[in-house]
Amino acid sequence: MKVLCVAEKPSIAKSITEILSGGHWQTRNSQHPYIRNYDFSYNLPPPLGPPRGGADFTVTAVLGHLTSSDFDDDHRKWGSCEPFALFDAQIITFVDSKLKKVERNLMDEARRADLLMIWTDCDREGEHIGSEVVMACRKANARIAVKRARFSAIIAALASLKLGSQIHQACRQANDLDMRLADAVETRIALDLRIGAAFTRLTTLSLQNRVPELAQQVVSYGPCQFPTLGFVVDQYNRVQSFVPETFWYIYVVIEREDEDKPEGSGETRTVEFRWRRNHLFDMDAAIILYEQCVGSPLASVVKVETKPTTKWKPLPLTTVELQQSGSRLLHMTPKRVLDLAEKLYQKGFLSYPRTETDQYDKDFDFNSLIHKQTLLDGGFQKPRNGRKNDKAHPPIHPTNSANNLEADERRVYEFVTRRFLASCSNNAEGKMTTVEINIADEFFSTSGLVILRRNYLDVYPYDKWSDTDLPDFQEGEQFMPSVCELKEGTTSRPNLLTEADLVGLMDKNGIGTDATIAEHIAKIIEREYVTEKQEQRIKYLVPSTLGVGLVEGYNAIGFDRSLSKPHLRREMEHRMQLICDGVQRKHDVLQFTVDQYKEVFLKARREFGTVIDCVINYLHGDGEAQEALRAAASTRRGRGGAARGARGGRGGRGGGGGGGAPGARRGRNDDDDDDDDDDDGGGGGPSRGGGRVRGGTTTRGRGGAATSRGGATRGRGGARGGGGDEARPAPRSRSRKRASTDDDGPGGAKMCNCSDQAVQRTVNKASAHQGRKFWTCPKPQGEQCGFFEWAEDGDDTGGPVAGPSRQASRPPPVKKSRPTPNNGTVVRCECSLEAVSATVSKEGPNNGRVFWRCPNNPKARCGFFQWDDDGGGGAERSSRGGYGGAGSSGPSAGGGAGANDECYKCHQTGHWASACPNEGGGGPATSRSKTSRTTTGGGAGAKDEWALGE
DNA sequence: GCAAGGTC
Repeated sequence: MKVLCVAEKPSIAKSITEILSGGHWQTRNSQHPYIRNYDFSYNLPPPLGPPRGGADFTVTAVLGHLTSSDFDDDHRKWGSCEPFALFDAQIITFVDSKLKKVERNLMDEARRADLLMIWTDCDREGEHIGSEVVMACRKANARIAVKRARFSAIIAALASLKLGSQIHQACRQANDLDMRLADAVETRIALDLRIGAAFTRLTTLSLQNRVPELAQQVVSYGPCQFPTLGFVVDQYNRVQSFVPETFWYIYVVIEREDEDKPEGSGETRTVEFRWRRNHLFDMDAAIILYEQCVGSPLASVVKVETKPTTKWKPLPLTTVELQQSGSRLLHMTPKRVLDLAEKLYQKGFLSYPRTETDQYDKDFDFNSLIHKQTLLDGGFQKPRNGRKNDKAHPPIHPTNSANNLEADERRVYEFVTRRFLASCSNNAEGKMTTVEINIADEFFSTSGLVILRRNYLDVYPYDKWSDTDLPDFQEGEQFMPSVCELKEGTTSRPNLLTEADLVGLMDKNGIGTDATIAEHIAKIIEREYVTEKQEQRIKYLVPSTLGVGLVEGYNAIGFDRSLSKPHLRREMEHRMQLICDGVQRKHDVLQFTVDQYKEVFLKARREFGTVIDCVINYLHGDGEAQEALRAAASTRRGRGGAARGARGGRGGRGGGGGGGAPGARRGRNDDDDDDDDDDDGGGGGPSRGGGRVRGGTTTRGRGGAATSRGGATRGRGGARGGGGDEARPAPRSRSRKRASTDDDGPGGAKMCNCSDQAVQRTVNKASAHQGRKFWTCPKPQGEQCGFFEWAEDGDDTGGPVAGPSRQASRPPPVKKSRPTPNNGTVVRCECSLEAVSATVSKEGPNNGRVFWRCPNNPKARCGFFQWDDDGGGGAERSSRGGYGGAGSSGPSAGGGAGANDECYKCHQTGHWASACPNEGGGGPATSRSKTSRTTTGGGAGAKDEWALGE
């Protein structure tokens, strides 16, 4: 009996051979340079094998998908048909010329075989590849029997012997291909082709006709690339529309004699305390509380608590995490990280780098791998289990020790290896001491950390965890603070997305797969929808004027579900799952989804003028419509060339959008970055004594706390003068790390909190502070220490700046509300600010979970915290309108089925084509009808039916 | 000249 085994890729074919053959096999070359055929004999017992079990095995492989799809000759050329015809055009499936030799090899081998055993990866695409293999083999041998081996966690080369039993078992218990999975993939392939090609041709041809500078450009639409672009534009808009808010907080510092120094040496240590209220946006209230503190400044220690604390070791490594952490820690693009990992895999140093799995098989052979590394001596601890398992590959780990690697390869290898060893180590342990004090019934706290056992941190230097010393405090103890100041700060502008952020968003929203996410990002950059902007060592993604114009243009058409949001893709994904689960049939889903997109397409085509106008406006910078749409942009300023063009397009500020000249889209964004942070004055964080009420600081030293309360009053009244400055604590009362006006860098240079030389910038933004100069940390956004101080020697002559006049210009206070995620309300933190979402990057049980927090800089942040998955929804919430609601989007708001919407099949109104009663056969079971939609007024009712799996 | 998904 002859058995032909076919794997998805050559490396797996080799591993299977090594295990099944027990190490004795022979190799033949195929006609394809990458494919080899392995022969050996194997004992395959009945029922699959012959009565006596002996079978001749040949193991070979394909190279991923064997076939390609494209339209037939009548539709393949762009000019050959209306783009709309692509929804119904015939699709032909063929073996690409590059893979003909792979197919020929399969046919040659199948001709001589009795049984074909499919060993493709155990996922949906693998099942489809399996079906392609079956088709090819049956061309040569129509009567060949087919079985499907199901296996998990094979490791390339050096497969551990313990895993061998799984492979033997998979072989002997091979069952049948699951055609439902293959059908789902076939459906996805057809839909992606039809939708992508139709919209790309529509968009490209229309824009080429009307916009001279796009005459040569392909303006593609893809169900993954557009939502990817949407994330970048969304964040850009959030950054642009951000309005900083001023807040006030009480800042308390005490000095203690340093216990580590000889007694009486006079050397002291400084401890800062954080206000339990964090900060207040109501200056009057802050002043009242502050005056109470200053009036009765004696501090009492109310609690001293020490608890053990753990810093969790990282989870096993998945592809998405490799790309995120790798790009963040190694400063490479996600694509480069993955490409290098792929290279290392091919050289045999790393395991297969495309995996969703973050848990190791229980039989995984750690020891032999750890022994190959010299970094760890003993102390093995089984890795934590994550929540994901693709049943095809183990987490990414080193498979062999590596030398002589090229520099970047080496860094990726080292990261993966350290991550592996860290995941096999113990968590780090420490003890955290929290001290709480009370001053005039206001509470303040500080904490210190003592690391007891570093454990995994020793092998994983990417995680930082350091001791923070705290002097001894006793409950009941009383003391006079050295500093008690009322300080001013402002909320900080969010950052643009980094590639790592974007990878995370795409993963969370199901856009692309672990292997393709990086390609989609590269695609929107290649298409010039997005440019990269380097700030120090961090690369941010900035949408181009073209990118913003496309997204805003399509949004302005007002689809039920926006093309630039992840909903449509998620719906499609859900329907693929229904096929896999046997709930729906391939044909029905295909027809239904095609009909759904046909409607979107017709609406887009009918109203494409909106997109064209919008793109032109952004490209040329004369967008009145955008100005109207984005009134909130009045406080915005440009960020780099591309962005500047966009700003111009929206009316921008007085200058008239000079950056928005034609071609600005291509403009580099590195030409005016010198002042990039100029209006981030607020973004820098709490002002270091720069508050206009700073006069209210206590004098230093014991007992002197209350001497200058008048300063606060002065500040409040708007007067600001020398008195306040005099009352400021003397320089030496601050720790060396703090900067102050009279601090103390080399040569009198101003130093920020990271002991770097501070840089001076100017507030650009139209605000009470426009034109003022300030000092800030020189680091890029996101890495700044929060140091901020007004430059005193500018044109600032004092006067009523931060007092009531400023108060009066503040927007009315926002009513505080608990977030109500499910109804689309913006999530607000305790400071009534729009909360921002973030992902837990710290290793621990919640790693990867998304949460909402106060947008302020760390020092000023309120304690607001909420898990994203507690309330359902997700990124949608952060975009105010939610994703895709027609009502929130633009001019044609008021329900997707507007009066001029008719069924394109029968041209009657009152239903969608997908439920056309004149055509026979409705949609699949879950389909909505246009009738229900229009009669319910559109929007909500229909949308609910589509709120899938959320 | 279009998509997204495999893999080399």
